[in-house]
Amino acid sequence: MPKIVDEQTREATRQRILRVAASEFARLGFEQTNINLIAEQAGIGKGTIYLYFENKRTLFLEMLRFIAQAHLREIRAALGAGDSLRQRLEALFLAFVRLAEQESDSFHVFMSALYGVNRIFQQEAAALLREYVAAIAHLLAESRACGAMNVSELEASALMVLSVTESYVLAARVLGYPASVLASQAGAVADFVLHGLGTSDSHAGEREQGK
Amino acid sequence: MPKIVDEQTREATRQRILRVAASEFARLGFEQTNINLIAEQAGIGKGTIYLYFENKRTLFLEMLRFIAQAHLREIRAALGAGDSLRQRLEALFLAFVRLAEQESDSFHVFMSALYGVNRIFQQEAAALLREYVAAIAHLLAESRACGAMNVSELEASALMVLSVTESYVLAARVLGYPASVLASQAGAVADFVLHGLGTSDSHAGEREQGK
Amino acid sequence: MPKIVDEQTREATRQRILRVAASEFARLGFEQTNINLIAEQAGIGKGTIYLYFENKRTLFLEMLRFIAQAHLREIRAALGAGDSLRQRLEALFLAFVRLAEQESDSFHVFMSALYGVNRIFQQEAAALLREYVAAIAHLLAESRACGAMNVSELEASALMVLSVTESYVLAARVLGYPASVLASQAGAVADFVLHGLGTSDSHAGEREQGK
Amino acid sequence: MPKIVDEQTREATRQRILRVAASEFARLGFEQTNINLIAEQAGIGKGTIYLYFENKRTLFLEMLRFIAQAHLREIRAALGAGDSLRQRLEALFLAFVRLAEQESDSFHVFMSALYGVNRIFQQEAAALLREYVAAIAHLLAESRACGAMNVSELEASALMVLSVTESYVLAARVLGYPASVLASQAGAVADFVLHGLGTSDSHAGEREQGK
DNA sequence: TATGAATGAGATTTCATTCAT
DNA sequence: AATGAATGAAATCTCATTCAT
Repeated sequence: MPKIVDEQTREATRQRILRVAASEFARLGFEQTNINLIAEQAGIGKGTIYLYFENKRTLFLEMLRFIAQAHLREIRAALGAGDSLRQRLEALFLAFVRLAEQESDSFHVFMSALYGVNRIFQQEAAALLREYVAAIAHLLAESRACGAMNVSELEASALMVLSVTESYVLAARVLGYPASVLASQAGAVADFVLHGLGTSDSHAGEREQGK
Repeated sequence: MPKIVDEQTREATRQRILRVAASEFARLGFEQTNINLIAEQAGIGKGTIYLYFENKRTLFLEMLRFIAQAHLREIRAALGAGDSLRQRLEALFLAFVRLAEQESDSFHVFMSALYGVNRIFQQEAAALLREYVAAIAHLLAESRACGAMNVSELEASALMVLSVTESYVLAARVLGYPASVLASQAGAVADFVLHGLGTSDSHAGEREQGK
Repeated sequence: MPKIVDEQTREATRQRILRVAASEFARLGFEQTNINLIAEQAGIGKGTIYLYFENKRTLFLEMLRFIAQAHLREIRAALGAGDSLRQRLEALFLAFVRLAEQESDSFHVFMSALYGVNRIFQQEAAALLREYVAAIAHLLAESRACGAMNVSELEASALMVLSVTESYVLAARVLGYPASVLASQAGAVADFVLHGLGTSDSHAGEREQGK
Repeated sequence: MPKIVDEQTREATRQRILRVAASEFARLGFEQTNINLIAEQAGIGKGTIYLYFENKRTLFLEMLRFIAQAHLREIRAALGAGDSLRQRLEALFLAFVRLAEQESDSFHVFMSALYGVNRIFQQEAAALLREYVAAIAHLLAESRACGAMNVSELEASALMVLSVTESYVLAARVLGYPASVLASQAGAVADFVLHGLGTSDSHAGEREQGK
């Protein structure tokens, strides 16, 4: 079936474009990024890119979704990793540290979209943020300590957790903290969150660390 | 005899340009913002803007400092406002809510600079961030509960506090939380922080609120 | 399949741009010449010109080389034309008269580059001047009368010959001499040079003219 | 009489502007020269320059006349210096060498005007050229050897002399000849001219040099 | 007379997008 | 489907000149 081969080639080209685009958009920002250069680096013709993406804006948007899916996969893996809430919070924090370190391009793009000026981009980024929050809220809901919360309290708590993990990591990096130092703070951040949430689990967590 | 130009007139023009620039840069981003339009809206000629600012980049940078000073003043006022640590944390949170609501332009510009791609802008924004952190660290240091912390623990704690206040507010706004809802969460956030920091002050704080 | 563009079409466009550029640069000088107008007159889009030439400066430089080659071809043809030294000097002079008359654009451009302020242009023009001098020096060296000269004397002589031909023609034209009058002076100039060089050929030359 | 003092001050300012202008126009060309910078260097206000010269073009023109007068004074002095025709031709050549060396700014400006694209400037420069030619023609007419020439022959001869002196010097300098080498060629050039003109004076000239 | 702040026309160059092949 | 030559809109910044003081 030649159709499938073609389809595979097509998808491979699409992914190649998206990966190059992510790197370029992260490096230069939306405006300064040159579509023609993306085509060149992806090994295709200038015009070909328009057979895959309607225009520059659409390319950016789809690239945003592309990296968002990858991030979300990591976050979910981290949240499902350990046994205790504390372990999962640590894993979440460390996932952000790793992403900020190794996928800083993607992070740049994401933050630029989230707090940048283009409303379309912002909405897309906000959708991803919502999924983050939902995943964390789900985690908290499972934990017996938060059982009494109503939905909006739960969401607010999840957002606080996200702030003290993701935003903390990003801000720390902008301020020049090396990844190694950040990684060593995972326990402290987890404790901060657990105490902040007022869960009994927190003390167990501290005991686990031998404090 | 040279034309004696009022120093006040000059400063007034400068401020007018900065204010228009802040609004335009926030609305359109650095690249899309048109210098000519800024001049027009400021009621001056196209070339006149270059008598006040060397070029577009410099204008952006000075505008960034301009709004940074204004923000910092508010933050410092909030941090010096109440009696207890809890009151001050609430005031800090509410200050961010107010800024995000009423000066959302400035916030946009600041976040774009902080997480955008222009290193010069990023450094400038990071410098402001550092001042935020320093101000909060100073507050924590004053509080007896944190007396035992060393400097780097203090800074990390301050950064956590900033994350759960500023970033929380920004993320919440992107997710569509109205300012009124945010404002009502001031107490909860303050508690989260106090518990997280593990201060005895926290219980006093809760009592003050009659819980 | 890529668009197969005729190499001939490309070269034709290139030449069309160069010809229009020569005329415009000659008419208005480097600074006052408008790239947009060149594109328009060449029947292409504004941006297209940059597919052929990197920038305005490069266009000027290549245009300079373009006309330089054409001039040099004519000069060499003139110097290889007649039998006697005298005939060749006359042919040289007449070639300059013709060039100054029919290709005054090119001459303007060349002189502006030679005595203008742009060092890059000056160097390029000087390189052409050097080729002129070399061609004349070669002619003199072949003539038995100059056999005794050393290299630097030969070059100095060649430069004198060039001065009394090219510069004479240019100065005369600036002073308003019509081409016809100039043409009638070819013999006198040739004699001036021959006598000046002190060649025995000179008298033969005069005899040929029946003096 | 305060009027005279004012008049002197005014003239001094005028000359200062002209001198600065000559240097700037020579260095940068007409278009690239910045009037405001000239004012600054002349120690006056931007607007003041317009009290002395109508506009940039007029300033250039008057500057051209200013340096032309200076050159012409030197040329005339050279032509009236020695006893024999040969000595005067040598003096003329050496005057050009000195001017090209020490007043290369002025020469640049003059040549740019003469062969540049601005007709107004060209006419002014041509007028000076005409005065050069007239001065040389006068010299030749005085010499008994040229007594038989008619006016147009005389002018053509003068133009040839000018070409082999002035243009020779300029071309030589563009080609990189140092002034010292040029100066040493004065005798050879004078001989070239004398032989070229076919004057009996030439042999006397050579004898004078002890050849 | 002298000043210099203010003005705005003007031109090069970039790059997303089109479309003939 | 793929290509890349061609297009032209758009924007920063300079600087000659004006004019209020």
